[in-house]
Amino acid sequence: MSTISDVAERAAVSAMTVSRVINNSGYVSAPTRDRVERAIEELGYVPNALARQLRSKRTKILALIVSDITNPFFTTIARGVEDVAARHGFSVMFCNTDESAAEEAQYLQVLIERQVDGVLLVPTRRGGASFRTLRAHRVPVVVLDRRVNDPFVDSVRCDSEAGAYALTRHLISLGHRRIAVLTGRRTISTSVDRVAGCRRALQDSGLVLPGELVRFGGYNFGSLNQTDGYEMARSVLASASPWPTAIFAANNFIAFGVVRALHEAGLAVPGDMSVVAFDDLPADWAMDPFLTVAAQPAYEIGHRAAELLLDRIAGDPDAIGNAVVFPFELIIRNSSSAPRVTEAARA
Amino acid sequence: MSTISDVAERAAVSAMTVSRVINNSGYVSAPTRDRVERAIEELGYVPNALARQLRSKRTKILALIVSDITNPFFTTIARGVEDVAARHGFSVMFCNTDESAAEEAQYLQVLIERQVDGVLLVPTRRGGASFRTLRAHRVPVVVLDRRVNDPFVDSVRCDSEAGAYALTRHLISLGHRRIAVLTGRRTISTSVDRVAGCRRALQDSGLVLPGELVRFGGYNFGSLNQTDGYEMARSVLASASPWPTAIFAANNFIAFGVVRALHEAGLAVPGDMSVVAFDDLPADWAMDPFLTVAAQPAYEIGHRAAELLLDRIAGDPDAIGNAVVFPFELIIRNSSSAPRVTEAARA
DNA sequence: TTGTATGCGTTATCAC
DNA sequence: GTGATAACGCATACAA
Repeated sequence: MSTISDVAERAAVSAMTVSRVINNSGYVSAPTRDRVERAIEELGYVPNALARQLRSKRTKILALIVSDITNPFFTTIARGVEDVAARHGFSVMFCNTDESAAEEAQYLQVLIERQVDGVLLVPTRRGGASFRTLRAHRVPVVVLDRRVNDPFVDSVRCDSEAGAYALTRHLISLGHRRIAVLTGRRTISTSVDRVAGCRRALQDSGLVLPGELVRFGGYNFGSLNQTDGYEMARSVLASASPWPTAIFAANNFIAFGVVRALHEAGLAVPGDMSVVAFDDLPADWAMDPFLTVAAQPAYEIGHRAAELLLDRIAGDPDAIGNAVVFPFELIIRNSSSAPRVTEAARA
Repeated sequence: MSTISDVAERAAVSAMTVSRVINNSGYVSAPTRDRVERAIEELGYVPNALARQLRSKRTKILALIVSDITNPFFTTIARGVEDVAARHGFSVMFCNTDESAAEEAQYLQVLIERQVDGVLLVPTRRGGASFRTLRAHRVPVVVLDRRVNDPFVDSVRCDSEAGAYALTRHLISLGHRRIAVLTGRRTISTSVDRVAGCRRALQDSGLVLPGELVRFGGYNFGSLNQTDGYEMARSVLASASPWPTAIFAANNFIAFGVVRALHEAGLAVPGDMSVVAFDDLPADWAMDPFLTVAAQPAYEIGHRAAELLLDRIAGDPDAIGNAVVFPFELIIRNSSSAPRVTEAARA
């Protein structure tokens, strides 16, 4: 309501001096500073960030664009981002695309208009328009969670392929030979990489991943309608012959659905069917049995990505991209065990 | 990068005319409009929202402040808010307090500096400082999820007391007489109201809620460390005598912990112990057994609150507060059944 | 140590 | 229909 001029008038100084007090910049004598601070207090003056931003050409706003704001994986990332941002005086705008490229483009447009200083993006596409747009407007970007084609873009993610490989090795070491793999959309690198990891692990043991045991989720991977895992598991039970002895779920939501479908079918986990999954999040801990997982350091991913973005904002906009790949953590719990020896397996 | 003047120059018109084209305000001849649009296209011009906001004194930004951004209840609310906001050209800043009044105050300060047009708040306190601050700066606010003392504040929430009452009635009708109630912090209205609802239901049936069967969660209700439900359930099993035959969990996270603690203790749900809970969210659906709940319309709460806030922004800032109380939905599933008749119960 | 002039990019107002 | 001017609130550059 009151402006810097009001404060200046009341303290009998110039607006510039008030600005110096507020920003702790330049020299201000102690008595003057006192008078100004008193005036600020009395008027309840709050600086107008808009004017400041217009002048300084920096908004101290970061945007975080994810594909599903209701997924704890992404909100945990958000916490990591938030903590780093706050420490540097930045605010975060949190946006949700639902895996829609149109939504993503729409958000970018708004964010560029709003002059955000940088963008953290879980991209719906592997390359192209979004990055061109951002570069055209000189908005630094860090890609989260997924691989992209652009070598100039910074990125922070977890090693999906290696995580899937390790989980699958674990199953194989327990004696599993037929493993179903339920994953997300084909357009998303994590979906594809996790299948690739499973396949490589099987091949390294002289096994194969037959097409009938692989399912790519539909549009709803990571979206509100989290029934894909359930549907895919039912689909496998309905059509695969013989049944697999274990199921690999490519993320937490899929795992939820799988466990639910197995319960419904009267199959015990891990007695009748082992289950392993990516992600390890609070909600998972309510599951019975407690899942064997490849855990991703979500908080750290957000944390590191925000640091990278702030560095980029402060530093060279044209430097080569920095690709950070975090290790997963293999956590073996109660959802995986040796397969029951069936007629089919003996054959 | 390029400004309205650049566009004006290229189109050989004044900046004002460009402004008219952008905003569809005032009269512009078709040929002029064409030239301007071409220039905009050629330059890749994007209007600077900051300048616009400074001039118009409206940012078209809403803030949504919740106590735990990782809780799907709140992110589902966020979706409701987001959808309404986007439809009206507003952006949303999503903030997380972790139930800390200091964080809340800190955010409000920043948001006021950033001139947000309105605030949606899940308050950490029942009244006081936050509302005074917002009113002093004429920032409209709508309170979410919780009751507050201030009659001038708009609010949107679900009927916690009635929901708890209904769930407890359900348990009583099944034959339960001893019911443990595990809830959140005492300072939060939903925690208290849910206990009150349970107590009233018991009293209406001539029963009591003994102190030894009530647990108030610690600081971490709705925070990252979601072990409170687990700890509280273990505490009840360790000290209550005789055991309750049912447990009421005041939110989804508490329910997770309860089910886990019961599994660990080798107790079957609902065979040995019935469980009912507030909230019904995607992650819950992975639970076994599928929970009996009082479901809150989280999306609708966010949706309605955002509408209310936009109305308030457009309308009378001093009108009396509007308190919207949504009904819960009682969903009876598999986690509740008649209690096993024990020695204690027969006594 | 403090003040003045100027401009950030846009739009309201009034004039033509 | 279109344009000139001023102003939003602040900070940069320079002067005193």
